[in-house]
This record gives sequence, structure tokens and C-alpha cells, in this order.
Amino acid sequence: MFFVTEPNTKPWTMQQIADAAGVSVTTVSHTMSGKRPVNPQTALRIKRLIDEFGYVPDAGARRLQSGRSRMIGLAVPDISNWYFGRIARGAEEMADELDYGLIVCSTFNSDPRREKRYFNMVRTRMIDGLVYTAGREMNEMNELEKVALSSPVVLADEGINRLSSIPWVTSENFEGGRLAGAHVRELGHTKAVIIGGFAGLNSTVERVAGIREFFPNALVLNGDFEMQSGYDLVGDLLANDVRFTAVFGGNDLMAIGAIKRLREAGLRVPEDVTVVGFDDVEIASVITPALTTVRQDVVSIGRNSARLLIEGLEAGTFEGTSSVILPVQLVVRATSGPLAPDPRR
Amino acid sequence: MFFVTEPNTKPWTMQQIADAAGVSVTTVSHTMSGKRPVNPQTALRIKRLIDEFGYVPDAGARRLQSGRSRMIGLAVPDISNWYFGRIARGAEEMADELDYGLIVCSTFNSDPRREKRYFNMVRTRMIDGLVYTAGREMNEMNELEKVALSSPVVLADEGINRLSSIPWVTSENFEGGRLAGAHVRELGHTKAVIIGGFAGLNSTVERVAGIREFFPNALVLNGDFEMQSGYDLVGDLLANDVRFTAVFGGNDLMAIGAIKRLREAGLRVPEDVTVVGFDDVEIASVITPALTTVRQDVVSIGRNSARLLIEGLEAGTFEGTSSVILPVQLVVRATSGPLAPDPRR
DNA sequence: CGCATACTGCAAAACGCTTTGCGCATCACA
DNA sequence: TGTGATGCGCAAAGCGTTTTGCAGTATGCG
Repeated sequence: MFFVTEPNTKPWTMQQIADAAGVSVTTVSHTMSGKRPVNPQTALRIKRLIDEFGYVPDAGARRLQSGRSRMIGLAVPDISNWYFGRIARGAEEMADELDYGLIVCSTFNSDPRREKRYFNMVRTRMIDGLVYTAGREMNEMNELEKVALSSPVVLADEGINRLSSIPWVTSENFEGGRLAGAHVRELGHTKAVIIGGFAGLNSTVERVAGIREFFPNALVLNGDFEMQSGYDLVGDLLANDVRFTAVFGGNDLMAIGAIKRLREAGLRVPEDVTVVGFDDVEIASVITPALTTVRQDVVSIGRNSARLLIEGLEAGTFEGTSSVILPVQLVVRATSGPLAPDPRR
Repeated sequence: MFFVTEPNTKPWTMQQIADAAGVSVTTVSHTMSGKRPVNPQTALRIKRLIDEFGYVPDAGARRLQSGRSRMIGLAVPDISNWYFGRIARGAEEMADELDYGLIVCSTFNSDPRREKRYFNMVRTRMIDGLVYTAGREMNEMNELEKVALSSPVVLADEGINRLSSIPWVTSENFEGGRLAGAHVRELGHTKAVIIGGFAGLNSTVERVAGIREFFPNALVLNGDFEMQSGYDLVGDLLANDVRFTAVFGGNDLMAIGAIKRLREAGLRVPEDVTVVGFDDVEIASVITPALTTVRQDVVSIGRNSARLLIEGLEAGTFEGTSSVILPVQLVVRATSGPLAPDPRR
């Protein structure tokens, strides 16, 4: 008797509950919302019926009338990516705590069509506001700008310079770069390369700037945050006989790809080359040797983004809302160390 | 002039478009839906205005009237988990191709409150149907059953015996177990242990049964699919002096945890112990030594689930819809091999 | 010229809910 | 008993769409 055989049974309406209880819909509505007192006996009877029928008010009708859906959206480049998954997790936690629903959507790495679709979700009032996570240089920047003009939007993970008036949540990227740079510098390294993320991202720019406080001339290559690109870029460096004793990864994945490539070239980590990542993904502590990295609290990015958005929503304005910058932390493990004498050198 | 300063501007209504074009809303509506012919000139004028105003029809009102939202939901235990992220990715792809929207929600490992919330999303008609992914033994099984009674539900990844009439999508788990078992058997191993997933899951039961075709007496321990539990369970085995030369992981993460623990105990992989995983996560090919595993096409699970659901939705019934079982594939890498003489033995 | 036959557009009725304006009891207090 | 306050329920007016029944204007054809 599942849907298999019995299609779309009509759900109960509030009117039917009212009829069954012998009252008007007004009374049922007030019983549910508590916005006006209702005779305790009547209320009890109504509540019983609601339970019995399994009645749930229609979301669309409710929204239509009240103007709010108590739903927010989260747009990320790719939900299957660990990093964005964590953000989603955090946002969902916070939304839940504040009694909002969260709708997660992938823009498939900023596919303009998808982005438009999600921006429209706030336009169609399906959601009350949007947390947007830029994956790279934005395609539909203008669209975002337009949406933000009249609806609440918060930027997670990446601030966008042009859109400076939109609240955002991110990590101390510059400081993270500094921490990594200082650590490697102290180990005595002088020649370093940076496998950064997308060049257009603030986070990339800031991390690089932080590292360069200690390695002013470090070569910067830009990858796409995937393991493979770390692998490939180190391959390019080796093929060009670039000399370096330290590699900074724009994230852990690229750092891990780099390590793989270094090893295949017969280089030892950390004896010959020190490698430092960024993020502290779960796997970082498991690979051999365990990865030295800069930990950021990705879940918190999600949590705070959702919080900012919902607070703005309830307040009706972002006036006075200030962006959030979360602390990072250097985690020293086994891929960083002083230069060891090369047995072959 | 962002939302920061200018709260909730009212969106345009169809009436306003109609007024501006000097026609009635009927004409505007028909222009948009194409359900009745409209004078080309009038239509053009209306379309121009729609673009100019940036008008988008209200989703709630539309749903209220038409009865369908063209949105489906996907409930997974934890969106930040790689595995479920892949499923979400696949479902989202397919939904997009079929011009549906997808709403992804975490049940936070079957938190009853959350589950209820998502089941209610289909009750409130916010979504037209639901793809449900069980993470472990289900808590709100009865709820699911009730929902499935009147609304389209598809099970992804895990079939549920009691709910055999609900369509489901999964991998050839039994065959996967057999492949792994046969491979390890051929390498000459005779003593194996299985670090399985949750005991209550069909997939776990089937994989174990497949392996046991070749290792009838293999000890089975149940983990939670996380790396740590693979690590811990192997620790228990070692502490109890259990003798084995092969470990089957219920997934790659647990296999990787197991390897870590084995190494810490001074055992070599694969010389002393062969380890085989399940899934073929990205990291499996990167760790050293690279992991031998059974590959399943997780994205396809998501894709097919969404497809089944939407097809049922459009057809108005699941009559004739048959469940999907996807093929798996053994990927032999470096963690499996014949037993090598232990130098210390 | 007269009568079907499109072709277009309008008014109005839902859809299921929230909220407001009223009115009828009931009650307290003088 | 009169007066004001309070409690509680009803009817009805939207909210922004889609869809249906009608009607007015052309057009085609004998």
C-alpha cells in the first residue's frame, strides 16, 4: 500500500481538522500558533485531532501568507568536496539550533546556470536568505550583487572585495600563512615554493602574502585545490630544475599530491623537502609521514555564516552586523623538519 | 544599498507586470507557461517587462495552486562525509538534468528529530518526494513507512528489508565481498578478519556474506565506518593475540585505520598482513602503499536514486519501477599480496 | 451575407493558510 | 443592576499564482 500502488493521497487541510473538531479554522490556527488564547478544552481536542490525522500545515500556503519560509539556502561549489561538506555541516547545525531549515545546493563550481537557479530561490521566496560560498573567481558576480541588494546574503569562506558591504565569515588566512612561513623559516629553509589555490580568491592571496613575510621571493604556482594539481605542479617544478627545500600547499590535498610527486622523484619528506599544508583534513594525520599543516575550523565557518544570516533575517537588517574572522592554528607533524644532508649529495 | 541598509524590498507580482503591459494576469501567466496561445506582439512586450523588472514567480503561490514544487529532497546521515557527499553530488546532477531542484539535508546520523523534520518536508509539500539514505539501523522506521504510504520515497545505498516495496538503489555488495574474498584467497591467505560496518545494515551483511564464501570462519567485528574504528578494532585484535594475515575493511576509511594500527604494531603491509578496503575513495590510491579495494560507483547511486524518484513522480506511481543494483569492481593495488616470510619469525 | 471556427483576452474561482474586525458571553466591581 | 473589561469564537479578507468559463473579434467558407 505504498506510493507504489496508491499515488498522491491528498493531505489533510486545516479546514478538515476544524470541521472534525467542530470549530472554525481560525481557532485551529490560533491553537497551533498560540497567538491568541484558546479555550484549553477546545485546544486539547484540536491537538488530539491534529496528532491523530497527522496533520501538517502546507508550507507554501503558510509562506504565501506570512511572507517567511524559515528556510535558508547554502550554495557551495561542490557538495562532495570535504571542505564544503564541513561548511554545510556547520551551517546545518546552526540553522537547526535556530529552528530554521537549510537547503544545500551545489553550484557545480560556479556553473552560471546553477548559480542563477539558486539566486532565484531567494527571489521566488522559497528561501529567506542565502549563504554563498565562492569557489573561484565568480561568474555571476553581478547576479549576486543584485540579489544582495534586496535580500539577505552572507559570504562564507571567501570575502569578495567588490562586495565589501556583504557580511562574510572566513579564517585568518594571512596569519595562517605567517605561521606556516615562520615555522619553515625557523627550520632553516630559505628556498620555498608555494602551490597556491585559485589566484582570484582572497584566501589564496592572503595566505601567499603571509608566507611571503618570511619567503619574499617564493615562487607561486596556482592549483585548483585538488590532489592532482599539487602532484602536477611539483612535477613541473622538478622538470624545470627549480631548486627548493620547502613546499607550501594552498590546502592539504595539494600538499599531499605534492608529497606523492616528490617521493616518486626520489626525494624524501621531510629530509630533503619540507611540506606544509592548510586545513588539517582528517587524512592529514594519517598519511605517512603525518602532514604538518595549518588548522582552520571549517565547521565554524559554516556555523557562523548561518548565524549571521539568520540574525540579520530576524533583525530585518545587517546594520551593525560585523563579519567574522576565525583563528587558525599551526599543527606541526612529521612532514616539516630541518634540512638533512642528502646521502647522495 | 545592500540589504544592509535596505531591508526586504517587496518582489514584483505578476499583477504588476500585467498592469505595466496593459493586460491581465491571465495573459502574463499564459505567456510564461505557453499553455495557451498569446499574441506574439503582446507576448514579446510581456517578456521584455519580465526581464526588465527581474520578475520571478513566487514559489509558494505556484506550489499552492499547481500542487507540485518540482523540488525533491535527499536525506543523508552526514553531508560532510565523503561517501554521502558523492551520493548528493550524483542526485543533484540528475535532478538538475531532469529540471528538478534538490534539497540536501543531514539527519545527523539518524537524529529522530531531524528525520521527522525532513519527513515533514514532504508532508508540508515543500518537496514532492524524498530520497532517503539510511546510515545505520533506522530510528524512525515507522515514520518513513508512513510517509512512503502516500508520498514517493526512494531508498539510496541501503535497501531496508521491511520496506521491500519501496524502490531502492544500491551496489552489488555481495559480489563485492566475493571479489575481495576470492582475491585474498588466491593470494594464499587462510586466516582473515573482517572489520565490517554497522551490523544492522544490509550492505554490511551482504559484504560479509560474500567474503565468507571464501573465509567461512572469518571473525567479524563491527565498526562505524570511520578511520578511528578500524584503528581501534585492529588494536583489540592484536591485544587479544588473534592470528590473522588478512583484514577486510567494511570501507576504505576503516581499512586505512587498520593499516595505521598494524604498522604501529610493527607489522608490514602487505608482507605480513594483506588489507582490502571497499569504496575506492580518492585517497586510496595515494596512501603508501596504495590500497587494494572494491570500487563502487557512489555518484551513480545518487544519480539513479534521483532518477527513479522523479520518474515515479511524473508517472504518478512506482508501479513497474524496479530497483537498481550497480556493478562493483575489484581494484588491486599494493596492500594485498602473498604472505612473505617474516624476518623475525 | 451568414454562420461556424479559431484566436485572444478578461474576470473569477480556487489553492490552504494567517490575521483582523466583530460580536457574544462572562465576569468583576461599584 | 449598570458598566467596562476580558475571553473566546466566527466570518472574511487577503497572499500570488494557475486555470476555467465566457465573450469579443477576426477569419474562412459556402
